[in-house]
Parts: sequence; C-alpha cells; structure tokens
Amino acid sequence: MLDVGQIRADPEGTKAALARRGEAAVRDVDLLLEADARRREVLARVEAARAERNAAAKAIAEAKQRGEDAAVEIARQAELKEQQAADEAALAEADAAMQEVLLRVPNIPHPSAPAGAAEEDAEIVRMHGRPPEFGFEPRDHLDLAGPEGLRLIDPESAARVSGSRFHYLKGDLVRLEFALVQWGLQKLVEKEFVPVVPPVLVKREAMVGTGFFPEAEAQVYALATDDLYLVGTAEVPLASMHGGETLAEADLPLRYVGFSTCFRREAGAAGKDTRGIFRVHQFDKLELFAYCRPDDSWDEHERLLAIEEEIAQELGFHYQVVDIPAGDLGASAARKYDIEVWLPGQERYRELTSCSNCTDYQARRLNTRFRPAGGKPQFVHMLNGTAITSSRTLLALIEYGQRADGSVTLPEVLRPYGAPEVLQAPAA
RNA sequence: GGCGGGGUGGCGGAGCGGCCGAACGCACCGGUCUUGAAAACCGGAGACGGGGUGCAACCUCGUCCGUGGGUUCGAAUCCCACCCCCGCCGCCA
Repeated sequence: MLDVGQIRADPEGTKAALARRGEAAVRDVDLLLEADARRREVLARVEAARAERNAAAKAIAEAKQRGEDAAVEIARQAELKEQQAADEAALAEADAAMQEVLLRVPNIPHPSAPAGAAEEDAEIVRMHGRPPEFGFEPRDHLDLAGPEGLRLIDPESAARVSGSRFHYLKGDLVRLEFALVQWGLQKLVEKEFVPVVPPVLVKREAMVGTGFFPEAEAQVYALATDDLYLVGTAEVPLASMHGGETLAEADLPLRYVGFSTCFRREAGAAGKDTRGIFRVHQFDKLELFAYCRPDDSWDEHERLLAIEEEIAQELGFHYQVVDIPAGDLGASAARKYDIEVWLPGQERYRELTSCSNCTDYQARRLNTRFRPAGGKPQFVHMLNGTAITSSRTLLALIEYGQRADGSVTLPEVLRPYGAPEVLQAPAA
C-alpha cells in the first residue's frame, strides 16, 4: 500500500512513476485522490460535530455532578446526534471507497526497473557459465525421471488422485529434495538466517497484507468452511509474522529462511508448461525473507540475489540474471530480479528463482515498523527471494546430471547431505 | 467439540456508565545533586488522522482500552458476534 500523504503531496510524480506499470494504476491514483478529497471534506464536518457533542456531553456530566437537572441538554444531544448521522454515514462510505482503491494500487517501481510490460522486456543483467555440452541429444527431466525413465516422478497416479499438475515424487528424488533442503539450510544458517517452518494456512488479512489480495486472488486456494487460504509461498506467513509490531532498530535486519509447501492454482496457465514438474499446484520451497531499515534495502536486495546466485553456481547451473520490467512486476514489488536457468531439455532459459524488494508496501499494509534512535516509528522494508524449490531446482538438477545412458549423477556438494551419487529407480 | 477465566500504554497492573487517554509500579528521556556514576528528588513522555503551516517545531480538534456491531444524551465499563490467550473435560494423528 502506498502512502496517501505522499500521493497527495506529489500526485503527478506518483502517476508518472505508476504509468510504467500501465494505465490502470494511473486511473486508480485519480480515483484515490478523489476519494481522499471527499473523505477529508466530510471528515472536517464530522469532527466539528463530534467536538460539539463531546462538549455537550461534558456539560451534562458537570450539571449532574452539581445535582442539577440536565433534561434540556440531553434533548439537545439527541438532536445533534440525529443531524450528524448522515455525515457519519458519508464518512464511512468515503473511507471504504478509499480503502478499496488503496488496496488495489500497486507499489511504485524503482526508477532503475526496465521499461516495458512483457517478459521479453526484461533486461539481462549478467550471464553465468555456458550451456552444458553433453555429446548426445539431451532429454528433459520427465523423460529421464518419469514413468518411462527412472520412475521417480509419477504424474499419472497423481492425476487420478488429485488432478492434473500434481505429481508423486519418489525414491531418490525425495532423498535429493531433503538433501537440497538440508544443504541450503546449512548454508543460510551460516549466513545467520533464522530457519522457520511457518503455517501454510492463513487468514485473509495475511493475504491482503502481503499484497496477494486483491491482485492475485485467483491464484490462491481457499478453504471456504474455515475461511482460510493455502499459501503459494512462505513469503506470506513470513511477512505477516511481525504484523502490527514495532521492531527494535538494533534487531534489524531480521533474516529468515522459511521452509514450506506451496500451493498455486495456476489459473490462466491452462495448456502452458504442462509437461513435467515445471509448473505444478504443489511444491516445497526454501524461501529467503528479510526485514530491514529503508536505507539498507537496496543493498539487502543485492545480497539476497547474491545468495541465490551462489546456490545456482554451486549446483552447476548455467543461468542469466534478469531485471524484471516495471509493467511485469507483482503488485508488492518495487524491483525484482529473476534467475533464469538454462534448461537443456527445453533449450531455453526459464525462471528458477526470484528476488523482490517490496520496500515499505507490505509493511504499511501489515503495520510493521521500527523506531529509529530517538525518532518516530517508521515502516520497515521487506524483501523476499527463492532459495530452493522441490520442482524447478530438482528438475534442473536432473537435466544437468544426465548421461548418455539415461542415468543421472548429482553434484558432489549434496552428497554429505544424503543425496545419492547416481539416481536409482525405486524398487516399487 | 463442551464448560469456565481472561485480552487495558514498551512491560506489569488498577479501573464506580460521565471528573478516564486512562491510577500505580517497572523500563525510558530530561533536570537537580555528584569529579563521574549510582541512589534520591523534580519533571517529561503513547499511536494514528484532520486542520492551523509548503516541511518542522508548536497549537488545536478527532479517533484508538483485542476486532466489529449494538444500547445510551454519554461506553474501557452494559449487551451481541467474532478473533486470540489460559485452565479443566472430551476426542485424536
């Protein structure tokens, strides 16, 4: 959520900045300013009326103290209340109108975020490595590990049990997932991230607070009977964890690494990426999350990206870092980097991880602040980034480790954490 | 799931329907005293929003005692719903 005071102070600047996201956001700023003006106009009247009634109530109290009869004042009070009712209702209406628009307006993109709205407008920041050479025609992860291969990924049974875009992960791939998680966790704990297993069912407030609602409501599974929502990322509970709190400045930055299962409806993705486990309804993820002082957030953003790159490099991936264009940013992000890994099976770069600076957008919605030395409380900045996923990281490892005979070897670094040297087909 | 108790400022904890934005204690900030500190004493301090100002200091008004409704001229205080915490019972991976 943006700062209304800031928008009021510089409406044209705000609109110009938001125009990089598209026209809808610009129109919303106008709506917001209208609603805000209306609200303040009514508010002035309502507050004057309230002041009058407060004074009258005080007069009644004093009269009663003296043992006098206050019937006349009481009658007057009833009258004032009557007159005020319409304005109070108008105020509630104006408030609601403003809130609605305010929740919809996305974060202001950082000036350095590239122009454009399409995936292709992303700027390549840098490349690492080069595409692996196999000396044979590389296969994709489903050929290698699916029903026709090592039988470690079973989408067919899952389709019967749960529907499309679900899968069973079996045998050595499960060991690999847990090894990856342990390895990642170890690395992040060394970097002083606090591990967290958060709740994956959250209330509506958490979804709104992190900016997933209203923008991405269609992507979220809802449990109607309990009024809870399944998170698509640990970002939601990690961002909400300190909601309403005023953090101590000395505690910043707060860095967490959350492990959670993630649930995504993938509405609107019909027919897209249906092969294998690239785009699925359920996967596990190790997520980076940081709370920091506003002055530090751009450094923190680079730091999170560097960690993601370190992970990708140690796993042996060839990738490019892209800077997501303003028009393609999620509502909460001011700037976002993706790491796109080269997939031998698809012969192209695909999103592996993502890393966003949401500045104070989520903090304002969730009311998470800190008190600078001697100053007034202000909103923290929040950032999030993917460390490791059980879908795409696993997928890439399978494709990178393949050999001519269809067997798959795994990186040395994971062996101490329980990963097998070579993936074996399960007994059953 | 059933029954009972409870949510008040940074923390603890009072609070009669009007004199309560809220006693008191701790923590905090400033001052006196002291070579310095501690102690003692004196004083000050909440958040958010509107207006007076372009900002700030400051002044002023409003809102906030878990959340949302209601009763009342007037609600921290009474009523209802919801959320959360604690206890006991039941059920259970």
